[in-house]
Amino acid sequence: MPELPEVEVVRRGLERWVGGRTVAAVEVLHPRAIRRHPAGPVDFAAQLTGQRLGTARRRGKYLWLPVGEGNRAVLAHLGMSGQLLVQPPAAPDEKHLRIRIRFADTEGTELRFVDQRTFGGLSLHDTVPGDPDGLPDVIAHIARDPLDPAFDDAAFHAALRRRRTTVKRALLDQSLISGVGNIYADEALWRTRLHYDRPTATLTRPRTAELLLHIREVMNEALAAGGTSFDSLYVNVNGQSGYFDRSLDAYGREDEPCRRCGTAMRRHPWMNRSSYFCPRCQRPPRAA
DNA sequence: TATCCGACCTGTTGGC
DNA sequence: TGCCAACAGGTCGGAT
Repeated sequence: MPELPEVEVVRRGLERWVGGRTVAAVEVLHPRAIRRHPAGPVDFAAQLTGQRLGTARRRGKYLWLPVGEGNRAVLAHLGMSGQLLVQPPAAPDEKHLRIRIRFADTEGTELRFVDQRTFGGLSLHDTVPGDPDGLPDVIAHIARDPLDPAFDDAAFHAALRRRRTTVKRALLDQSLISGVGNIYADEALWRTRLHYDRPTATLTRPRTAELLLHIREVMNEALAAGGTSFDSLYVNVNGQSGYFDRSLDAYGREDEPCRRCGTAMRRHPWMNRSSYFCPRCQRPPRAA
C-alpha cells in the first residue's frame, strides 16, 4: 500500500505528466472518492474544468496540485489502495476507477484515480494564505514529515517528552510527525531497538535522534527501491514493488528469526492492527 | 485539553 | 466446493 516513499514516487510522476496541463473535463464515478469535497461531484467537476494545474507537492502522505492562480488546490490522499494513473484514453477502465480527469491538450493521456477500498479521495480546497508551498487549509494542522528539510528534530523531541503516550502511537500521530505508517513505524522501531509500548516521556534526546535517523534511513531506502520499479507511463508504483519482499526486517515477519539476533519475531495485536518486534532486541518497558 | 478507540471499506486468506 | 469470519490500515470524529 502507498506509504510516504510511494506517495513521493507518485508526486514525481504527477510533476512530470500532469503539471502545467489544463483540465478539459472531470468525471466522478464514485461519490465516496470525493467525500472530502462537501459541495459534491458536480461542483468538484465545475470548479476544476478549465483550470490549469501547477506543480505537484507533498506533505506526509498527502499530495496536492495548485489550481489556477494558486490560491486553490486539488488535494489527494491515496488511503490504503489508491492509485493515480496516467493512461491513454483508449485504455480499458480499471475495475475500481473512481475519478477521471481529461485534459485540453494533445498529449494523449488522462489522469485516473483508482481505489479499491475507497479510503482515499480527491477534494478541492483554499490554500493557506502566504504559504510558499500553497498548503491546502484542511491539512494545515498536520506536522511536516521527516524527509522535509524544515522538520524540527528538537521540537519533535520536546513534544514526545510532553506527551503521555507510547512511542508507536506518537509515530502514527500526524500532528507530531506525518508520513509514518504502521509498516515504517515497526521497521524504524526495530532498527532503533525500541519496543512499541515505550512511553515517549522516557526517551532521551539521543534516542529520539537515533529514532529519527532510522525513520529517514528506511524511508530513503524504500524511496530508492520504489524509484527503480517506476514505469514512466504510470504515475504510481503497482503495489507489488520488490522492496517489501527484500528489505523488511520487522513487518510481516512473525515467527521468522530476527536478522540481528536470531530470536523468533513476534506479532502483537495493537490498536486493531499488528505490531511486529523482536522480543530480545526490543525489550518491553517494565511497566508494560 | 489530551488521549483513546470504533467505524469506514472490500479483496484475500484461512478455517470449517 | 462454498460459506463465513478475520484481516489489512489511515483518518476522522465521538467518547472518555
